[in-house]
Amino acid sequence: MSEIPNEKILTKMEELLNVASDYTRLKILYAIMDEDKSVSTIVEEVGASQSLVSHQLKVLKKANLVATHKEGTKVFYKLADEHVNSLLKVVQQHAEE
Amino acid sequence: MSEIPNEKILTKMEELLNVASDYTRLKILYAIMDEDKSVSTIVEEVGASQSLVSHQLKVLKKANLVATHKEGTKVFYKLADEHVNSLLKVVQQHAEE
DNA sequence: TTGAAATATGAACAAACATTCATATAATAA
DNA sequence: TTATTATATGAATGTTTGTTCATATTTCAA
Repeated sequence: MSEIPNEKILTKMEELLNVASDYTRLKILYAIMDEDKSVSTIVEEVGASQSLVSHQLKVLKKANLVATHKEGTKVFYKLADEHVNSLLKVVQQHAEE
Repeated sequence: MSEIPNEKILTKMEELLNVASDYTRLKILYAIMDEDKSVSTIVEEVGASQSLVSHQLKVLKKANLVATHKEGTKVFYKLADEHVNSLLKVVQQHAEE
């Protein structure tokens, strides 16, 4: 019997799904899935403007989907944990059928 | 090496995530997770207005997350397939930590 | 210190969306 | 038929949000 989760959990789920449910952000997440990358590299691979990528990285960071570290003037982003991976895999599987 | 999926797949992923990323719709999905239920029952359990539930059911239906059948004046909704279940489980797990 | 490269930020705007209210449609019973 | 129950729909609205443009901040080299 799976009951409806409480409000706190549901809100957290809503937030996670919301953050993941954007074309640009999905591309970003895939770009840094295997290795962390600098913003400029992400911009290249995703093919969006520097400003947009930066804005969306901020959204992803605030929601704790990504983590960062600095090297000189560059900032590297990586996936925060394995849950993000699992989520993307499940969704991709669904989309591929 | 997980590459960025092609545009078609990404768009499908975006759609699925978008549809799932709403508080009311999440509640509805959980309400019908174990057994199909009529709209009126869903309205009760979810605690939203009849109109809102109906509107959101339409969104879920259009995105093929739910399926329906009629019995007299009642319309019963159920989850369309197992992917929806898996998605909710992965997201819930993430939210519970 | 000047300049360049990398990243972040704020304002502005159009588009998308969740919700409400009122009403329509469908099915059944009396 | 009329009345009632169940569900769907359309318009209206306030809010959120993705994107762009211009500009600010940071870091380091020359």
